[in-house]
Amino acid sequence: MASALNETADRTIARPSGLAEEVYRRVRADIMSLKIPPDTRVSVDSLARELGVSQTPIREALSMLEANGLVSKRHFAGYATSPRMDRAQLDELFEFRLLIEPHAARKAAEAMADTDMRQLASGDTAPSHDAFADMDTEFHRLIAQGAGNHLIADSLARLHIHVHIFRSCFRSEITEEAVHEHDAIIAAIHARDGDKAEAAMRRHIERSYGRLRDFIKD
Amino acid sequence: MASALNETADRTIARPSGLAEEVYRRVRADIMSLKIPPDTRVSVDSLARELGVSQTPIREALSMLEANGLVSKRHFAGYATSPRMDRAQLDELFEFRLLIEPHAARKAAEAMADTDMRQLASGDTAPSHDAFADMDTEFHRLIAQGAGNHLIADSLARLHIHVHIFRSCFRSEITEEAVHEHDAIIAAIHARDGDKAEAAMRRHIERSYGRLRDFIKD
DNA sequence: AGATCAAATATCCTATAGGATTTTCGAAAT
DNA sequence: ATTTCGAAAATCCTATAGGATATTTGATCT
Repeated sequence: MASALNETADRTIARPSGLAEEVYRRVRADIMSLKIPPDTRVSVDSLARELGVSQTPIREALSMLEANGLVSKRHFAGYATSPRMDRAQLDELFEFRLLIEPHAARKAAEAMADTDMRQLASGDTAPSHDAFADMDTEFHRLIAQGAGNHLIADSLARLHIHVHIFRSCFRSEITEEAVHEHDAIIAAIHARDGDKAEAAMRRHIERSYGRLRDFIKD
Repeated sequence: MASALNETADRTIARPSGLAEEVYRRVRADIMSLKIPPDTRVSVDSLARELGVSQTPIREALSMLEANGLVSKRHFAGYATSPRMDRAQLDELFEFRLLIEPHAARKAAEAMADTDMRQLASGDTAPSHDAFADMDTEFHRLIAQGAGNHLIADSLARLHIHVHIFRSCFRSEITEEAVHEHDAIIAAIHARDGDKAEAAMRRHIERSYGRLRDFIKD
């Protein structure tokens, strides 16, 4: 029975970090891919049977997801994925991004490591939706990491998960604009031009906000 | 002594929200009061016996604390409180605060509710260390809340916990300066002067950073 | 005295069982 | 047809037991 468990044996890191962590990643991936849609109940028992583990690691993983705002718990009523962002939440999220990411882009332009720089430039234009979403996530993650501040990187990673979910809900199209805006940011960082990188990132986020805002009416 | 702990007992919602939440608040309070010092092992079994509950809610609470950066887990080695901040982490934290809090102060000056405004003005000068720490936390929390952005409020609340712990480690003195800086911010917000509130908050954080930085040599 | 190795201890991790509560489904009454 | 009430089902919450692992302690050897 133990041999049947390692469904992720090849991907699992060498030092196993516990079942709870594994469950956490798995459920988070399911939420991000909309396999578990927003505002949907998540049963501890069902997950335990589906993943073939006990309830304890499921419960730990859900507690971590709750702390990250991906699910919410009601006493004696179980867990449920957070409902899709409404207009007010979208506004708050982009207000926050506008505070952080332009600054991160500036610092990245000034101090980003060369290895990360090369990785940033290797971003290919992605044809499919999923590939574009992954590329976009990786793009912003690299810049946040380049800023050299773990708090910034962690905060943005957490926010981008919600942006990803929101965009997936509306099957947002791949716009040429976004790719061009990314290119402008990459060019500014490559040129080590902090002012230009900050301005390009600010413009990118504002345009991105305008594109996403249209999907919401309430 | 248990009765002295429920600082929010009268504010707590009538419907009990589960043992895990209760354990979470309790352990977080113990960490913030240095009853559990930084870099100290936290035994699930001991906590279960001490609090008189089973291991499951303890485990859930520790998972949430881990997601908030207050404890860390090593596989098969148990939980431990995070080590005290070093110089690099302090720098990162205040860089982050400088990005967020001045903006929050500006928005609070422009749009804070009158009820919150009155509560902000009622801050008394606190004689003891603990009372000052609580007042400081409440001061910044009210401003973050006044900005009307939950993400800002939550992020700052999380950061202020670490500031609180760091300051408690060094029994930092109560400075007249900090009180005066607070008063300047309050005055600016009262006058609905966004520019002045932002500048006053920025100066307060920079001075606060200077006061705390001296305690660290490495 | 200091270092090395092995046994014992403490702890974590997982699994299962029982009690408590919410939700849901169906029937009856208005 | 809609609403209300009650019982069944599903689910969560808590507690306890057993296997696995890291840490510690003590004795032995150099």
